[in-house]
Amino acid sequence: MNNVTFRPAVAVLTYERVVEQIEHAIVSGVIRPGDRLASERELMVQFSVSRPTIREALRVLQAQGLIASKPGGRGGPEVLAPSPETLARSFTTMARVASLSLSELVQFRIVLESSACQLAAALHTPEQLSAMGDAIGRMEAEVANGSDSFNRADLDFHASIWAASHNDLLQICGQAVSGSILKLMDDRMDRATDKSRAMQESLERDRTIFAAIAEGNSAGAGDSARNAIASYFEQYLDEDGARGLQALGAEID
Amino acid sequence: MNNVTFRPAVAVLTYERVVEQIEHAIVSGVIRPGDRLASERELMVQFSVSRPTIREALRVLQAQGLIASKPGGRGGPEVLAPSPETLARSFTTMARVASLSLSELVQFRIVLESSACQLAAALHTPEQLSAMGDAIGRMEAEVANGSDSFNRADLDFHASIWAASHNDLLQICGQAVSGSILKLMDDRMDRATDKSRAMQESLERDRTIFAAIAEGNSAGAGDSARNAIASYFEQYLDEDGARGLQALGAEID
DNA sequence: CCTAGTTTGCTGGTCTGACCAGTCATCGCA
DNA sequence: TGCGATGACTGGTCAGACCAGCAAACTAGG
Repeated sequence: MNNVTFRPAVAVLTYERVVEQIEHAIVSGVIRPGDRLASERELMVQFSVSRPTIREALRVLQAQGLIASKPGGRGGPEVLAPSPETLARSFTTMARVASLSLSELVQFRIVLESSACQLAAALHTPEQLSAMGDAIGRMEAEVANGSDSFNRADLDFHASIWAASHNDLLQICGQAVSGSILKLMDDRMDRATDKSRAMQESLERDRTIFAAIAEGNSAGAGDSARNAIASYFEQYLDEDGARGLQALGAEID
Repeated sequence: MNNVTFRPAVAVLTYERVVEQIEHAIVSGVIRPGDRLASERELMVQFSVSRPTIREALRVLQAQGLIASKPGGRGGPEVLAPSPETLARSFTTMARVASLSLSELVQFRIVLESSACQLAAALHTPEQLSAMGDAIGRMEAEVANGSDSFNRADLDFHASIWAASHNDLLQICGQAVSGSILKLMDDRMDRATDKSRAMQESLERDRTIFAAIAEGNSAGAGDSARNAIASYFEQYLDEDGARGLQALGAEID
């Protein structure tokens, strides 16, 4: 047998060719975030295709989060900076349409977030540490005022941990999966939960994580994060998910 | 301050409305995978919009992996079963566009793969365990025959670990990041490396991981995986990356 | 001279109507 | 009964047109 491998003889759509070329120009760095592509009318000349074809290609790139189009005088298609948003969308869509269970998402989040805490404990800058402290302070101040502003401060705290991990990939994926979990939880959130008690518990857990990070205790920060997330989502897990969490080092009742 | 929150006054695009409606019909289960949507010409009547608008909407849904269109007599847009492919795609795109450093990718891979090993140790089925054993056996047999078939067996071994983790999300992201790392390594791989020694070392590390998984030792499997990946990529890391790996629990010289 | 309002030329968003190239069910012929 | 021609679909592509909005350039008034 020779080593020749035949490529699938898939029909080559015109708009796909356009997508490929622009996509390649973006990922290879020829055009960078913030740059503007030529206008649709100009692109249709450059690619020698009609405007609907150009537009379909731009729609695909837009759905991938690579570009955004603005009308007006200095408008046009613009290359976007990478953002976790489209990744989060994929997570959510995938989870909703069927295959991912909440357990899987929670496992994934535990893995990412505990690692981020480990990294943050070792690599944080003074500024990042004080940002975490600020967020904790705001949580303490808002714990009586209602869940909205408290949740914002909570999110800020975790965001500053991601930032202190000095790993963008971890940050992006972590935030994407967190957002996806939030959306799924919205569907089944038990409205009767005692909110003020939940806030107190969140605050307590975050304080523990913060303390470990502040003293540079990587292992401790990772453990605290694991247990915090595990106990937060405990009630939503199926049996296999719980066993998995224990394998990952989280303590479950 | 009252609690009124204003929604961003974003312009409502016609094709977006079409996407929303079809998307909602899919995720809510009104139409299921395998079902066919009406043809473009029929949809344009149902939505009271023109065909280009319908087509742009369908392109977006297609880019999200929700539908696929087929021409011909019994053709038309068809709802697809959920597949990890689009998630993997947006993941790879993100990794590329965000211009991530090799250190970040390696950190991320260590996090995912060690977790997969922990999960695999706890959750593997007998079949999955024997698949790992088979792969190890093939590696031993091929270690003298050259790096190509050896590498294939190596990949098979790791793939069976991902499968045994029982977490599709972990698997998808892990394989995506592994692929990204391979692409980056291709650019800077030192061709002079002693291949047969490298193969011996890989085999040795994989044996250690396999033994820990087989005896259900989650913590041990995770540690072995961390150290295996860390020592494999050690020479390519910058100083910060190495510090991060130590924070994650890997041993580095 | 400076400012405020208007003009003008661009952008993307949408529509109409048309043609092509496949595919598949069906009908009619051998 | 079997099979090939036919026609009614499908999506893919094109051409040309109009609209609404935005921003810079220009102009008239202070």
